[in-house]
Amino acid sequence: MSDVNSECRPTTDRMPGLTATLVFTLGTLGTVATDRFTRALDAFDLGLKPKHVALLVTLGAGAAASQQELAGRMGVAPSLVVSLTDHLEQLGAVQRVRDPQDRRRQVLTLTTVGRRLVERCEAAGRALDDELAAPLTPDQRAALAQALRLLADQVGLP
Amino acid sequence: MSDVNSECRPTTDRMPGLTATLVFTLGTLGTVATDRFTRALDAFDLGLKPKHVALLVTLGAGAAASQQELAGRMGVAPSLVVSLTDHLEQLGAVQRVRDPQDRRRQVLTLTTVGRRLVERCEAAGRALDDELAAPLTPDQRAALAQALRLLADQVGLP
DNA sequence: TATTGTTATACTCTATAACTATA
DNA sequence: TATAGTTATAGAGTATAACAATA
Repeated sequence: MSDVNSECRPTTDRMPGLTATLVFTLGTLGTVATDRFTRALDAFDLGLKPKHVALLVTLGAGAAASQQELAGRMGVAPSLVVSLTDHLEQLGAVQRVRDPQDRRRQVLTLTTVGRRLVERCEAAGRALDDELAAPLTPDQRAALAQALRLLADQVGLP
Repeated sequence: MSDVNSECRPTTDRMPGLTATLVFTLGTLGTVATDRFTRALDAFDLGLKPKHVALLVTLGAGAAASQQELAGRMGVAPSLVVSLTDHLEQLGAVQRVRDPQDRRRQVLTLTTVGRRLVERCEAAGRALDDELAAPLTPDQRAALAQALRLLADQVGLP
């Protein structure tokens, strides 16, 4: 059993400490990931932010949903769903349809334009993945993806 | 009436798409992780945010550094390092010492109090890890930790 | 003149609270 | 009266730009 990388340390003895922690490393890598994803979205020049994409993905993950339900699933305020939806509706990516059973509800649906948009984001994401996962072996990358998915499922993420 | 938008199919067919992507999953899990870490820090009641801890960790990772160097390593504005350092200095966790060679530079050093503080954060982090990694086997957890460390190293994170 | 740290200001993101229309 | 969505307002977090001290 070869020890995991315990060489190549700086001369100053540093304890692994927080950097060996999942929460800390996930947090820091997470901001790097969303920063890069944000820049990729900027290149689309559609005024999209990661939260817009998160809404599309959340919408695509389940059945069509009201804005309140979306807010609940995404863990954001209902007022934020309003502005995100405003923008996405302007782009033609989602549609607001009044629920005839309860005319207070706006049921959101993903349009063909929206699905194509998600596919563009997906392609951009795969390109970013290849940069990011460059130092990983295929096996390591697969194990990482599997573990992340398990964590995401556990915390109720799409 | 026949608004032919293309929801001939129910949108219940799953979209592995972006959710199978590292950037997207890292991003969403990253916000969950920092949210939880933020709440753990709140319990300390010291007014600490994850960025304060990131500064301590960055400082502990290398030799003592000037505020500009810290800003560079952390990828934040120098003015942010000022306010973070102000707070950490008030807590006695770091010390500002003028560099005699270049009296413009404020060299920051981690104090014993600061090191103890990092240890408390580390303990909190390990507790959060156990919750988060609950659905993972020990092997999966180790593989995840190793892969995340490789990614963190690649992007220059502590 | 250029650079370090600081201060002042502005911007982005998001939440809370007030409002409207339906129920 | 209570709830879905909207609008208005406020707060947190961070960056940019102006400023002071030192090089």
